[in-house]
Amino acid sequence: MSNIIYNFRAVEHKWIESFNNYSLSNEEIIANPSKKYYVLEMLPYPSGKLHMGHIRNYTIGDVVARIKRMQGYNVIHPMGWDAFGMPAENAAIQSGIHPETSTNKNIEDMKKQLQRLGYMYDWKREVSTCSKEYYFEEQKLFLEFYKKGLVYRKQSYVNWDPVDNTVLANEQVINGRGWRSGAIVERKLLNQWSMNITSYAERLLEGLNDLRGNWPDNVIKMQENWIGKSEGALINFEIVENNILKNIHSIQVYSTRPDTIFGMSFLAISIDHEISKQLSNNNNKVQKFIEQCKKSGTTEAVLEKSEKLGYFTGLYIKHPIITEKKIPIYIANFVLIDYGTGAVFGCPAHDERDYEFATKYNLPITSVIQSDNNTLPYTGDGILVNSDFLNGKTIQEAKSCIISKLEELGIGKKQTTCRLRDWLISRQRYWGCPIPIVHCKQCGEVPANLPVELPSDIDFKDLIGNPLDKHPTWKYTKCPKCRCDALRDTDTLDTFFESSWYFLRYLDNQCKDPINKEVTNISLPVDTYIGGVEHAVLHLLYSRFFMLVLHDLGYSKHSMPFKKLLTQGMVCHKLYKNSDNQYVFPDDVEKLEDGTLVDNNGKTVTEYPSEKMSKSKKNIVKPQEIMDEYGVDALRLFILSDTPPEKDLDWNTAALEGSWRFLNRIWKVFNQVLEHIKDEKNKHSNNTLYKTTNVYLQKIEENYNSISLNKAIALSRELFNHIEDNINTASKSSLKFAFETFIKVFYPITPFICAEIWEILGNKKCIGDEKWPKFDKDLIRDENVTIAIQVNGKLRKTMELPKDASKEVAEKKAIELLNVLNKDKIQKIIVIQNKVVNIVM
RNA sequence: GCGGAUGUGGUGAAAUGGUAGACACGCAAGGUUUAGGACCUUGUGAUGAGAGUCGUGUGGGUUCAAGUCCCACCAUCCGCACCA
Repeated sequence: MSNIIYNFRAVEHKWIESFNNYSLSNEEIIANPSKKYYVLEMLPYPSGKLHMGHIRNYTIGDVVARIKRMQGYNVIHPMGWDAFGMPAENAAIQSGIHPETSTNKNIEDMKKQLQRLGYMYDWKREVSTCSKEYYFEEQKLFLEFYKKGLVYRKQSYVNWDPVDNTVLANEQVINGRGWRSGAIVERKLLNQWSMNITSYAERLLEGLNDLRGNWPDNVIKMQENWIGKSEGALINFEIVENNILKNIHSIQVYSTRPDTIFGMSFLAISIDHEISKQLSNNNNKVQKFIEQCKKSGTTEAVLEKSEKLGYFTGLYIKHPIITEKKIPIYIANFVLIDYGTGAVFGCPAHDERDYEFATKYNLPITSVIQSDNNTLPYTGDGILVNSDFLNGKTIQEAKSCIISKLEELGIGKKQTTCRLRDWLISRQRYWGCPIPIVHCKQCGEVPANLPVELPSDIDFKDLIGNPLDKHPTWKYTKCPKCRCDALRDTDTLDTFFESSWYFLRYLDNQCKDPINKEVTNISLPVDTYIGGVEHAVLHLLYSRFFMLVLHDLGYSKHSMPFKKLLTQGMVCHKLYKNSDNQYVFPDDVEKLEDGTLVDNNGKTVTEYPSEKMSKSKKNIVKPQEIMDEYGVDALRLFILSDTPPEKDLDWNTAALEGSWRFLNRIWKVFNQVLEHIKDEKNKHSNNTLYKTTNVYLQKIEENYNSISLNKAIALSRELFNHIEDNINTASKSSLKFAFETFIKVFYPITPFICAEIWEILGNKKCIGDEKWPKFDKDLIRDENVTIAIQVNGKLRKTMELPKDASKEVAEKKAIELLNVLNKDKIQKIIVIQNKVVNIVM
């Protein structure tokens, strides 16, 4: 019997096709609205190669999909491709291969890899965002947004690479330099398309409340911080008469601390502020100062180290309350033009940044909040001092008091501001959805006639700048309104635009409108969404925003896209470097007898702690090689076994082998079980295994429902151990029930081996079509329990009692068992039914 | 700086305030065979001959009882950051 070995290759080969043929029609969804269950995993960028991170993500989703299916739901489980984007375009510039060609090839390759894993995807719903079927529909959405004023074009500052002559996305700026050219990135004011997400800030913030409990707290918090709502005051400061500024008589300032207005000692404006611009026009020194500030860059890394710089303009404002007091105006490098009003008032005693600035430029520092010790700056709570009518008030009181006063004077008001900025959606890139707008000299911006197709005849070799703009003919067109010569917009959409609504397109990828309302109304929200935490803000915020907009435009009755969110952890691996400080593949590391590590050239290797698997650091394990060697089920089992889905997972080849061995053990025990249940002579009547199975079934189901897959697996293995231990004593029926139950609950984790076993057991239906086993509540209830006996809270002994035994019985038995001699010493006995007896002495 | 998390054996990890370390990996001893990617049995937090004692980052607290609740601190990781 022991020579029966589980042949994973044959079994995978046998079942793969049926696994890949899963499909659910929209008719079925519509016929049974209450039964729908939408499981979604974040769609991959088609790099061509599946990595362990993908596999972890999709395996978790697959387990959920399979369980829900067995639990009787109509499971919507689609997959697609986030196929536009820069990598394919950059590759094209290097290789000359057209992005469309390489992308479609990569999709084909990756799809094969996904299918090998047997994921239960409904491939009929597949969507590729670079296909015409997708981006033509997206253009319709864009124009609807445009007509509603949600999309607009305006001047904004962007990251500009002066060597490559192109705009870079934030993620392409590394330490202030362009990732390809290495040039220092500049800030440049360009005409760019934006989407009005800030007008939805309040609703996006409110929407987070409905997600609490279902989304990870850190993601909710990150979105909250990103939106960054703050309450304060908008104040208008009158500028002291001068003959330098034209048509400007006041400066508007936003402050969250209007209560500190009596401690104000300077006012600082951004280098991009209108006043700065006017001043620089007729003053060389101002011009030079601004130049100097611009050079230092705008990335956080640079800003953090850079010194506060200020330039005194020679101008003053009047203090709004102490009217005789004049406050100097500085141009300062630390004031951002795109937050608040681009101008701040400085109260050095109660703000670290203002304090640093005031110290440097010898500005007065007046404390207006009383603190326990006298160290400044003091930013804590306190009582107002040196502040006229605010004296004695708390900060909160002072805030509302000063705001009323400012309102009374007609120079200020209460104001909430958000950190969130409008979403810049245009890119000077080729491989994206063309923005369907025509620019006409007569009519201005005009919606283009749809669809606007990407031209395919682009020569990528040595291409610099925007390919659509450089194209010889593409942009020349006629104005749809007046038929005059006009130019197409040559920008394409940010790829986050595509990923903000792909999960709706899955619901009807053939629809002649962007969205099939009927199916969408039934199918949303996505019940379980699984993906990496790196999208906590961007994609997950944009999608929530899109859903609100689409709801407002009547596309869907839902305004929330994803009900439950699971952010799975990264897949990590130890790092190896040799004596030449080069990274070494883990596979090439060998351990010598004396314990030293060497690479395949014999060089000494040092081991470093685990980090996220990354090609450049070579700490990767290739899924394909693992599947070839151990099979899909072993890989799935390992990846789900030991670590909760939301935590980082450390790759461990030994543990993977353990998973592989466990599958062989299942196979071996299966063959033994088969003998026993076939055996007519099996006369055992021991049914405890039946009871045990019910107990485990309940616990396993609980853990599956909360996607605690590691625990569900641990419990399943316990059940399996019980089966193995009782194989020779259990009755035929209880053994059969126990083993079949185990196979059913383990099927979502390792579908191939379980499908095969299920079939050999004589079941006609494929295991995936079977019903999830039900546990017998009565059986679970009627049991003995082990009760702890403690003295002063410390464990002394345990005892078996019937479940729900009375206090008195438990007390008596505990005292008996402990053999307490001096019963007078007992002060108190605490009995917690079915759990513990604690004797206090 | 702000915000969020996390700290439990050699390792990954379990524990509705009620038997800490389930389930695995690794390791050790023994067994076994058609010598395999084996398999089986036993052991495996520390300490002690032993009954026992100690033990969940550190220090306090609440409680009959704390890994779990409260307070303070330390360490690590992640996110945001000149945000007015």
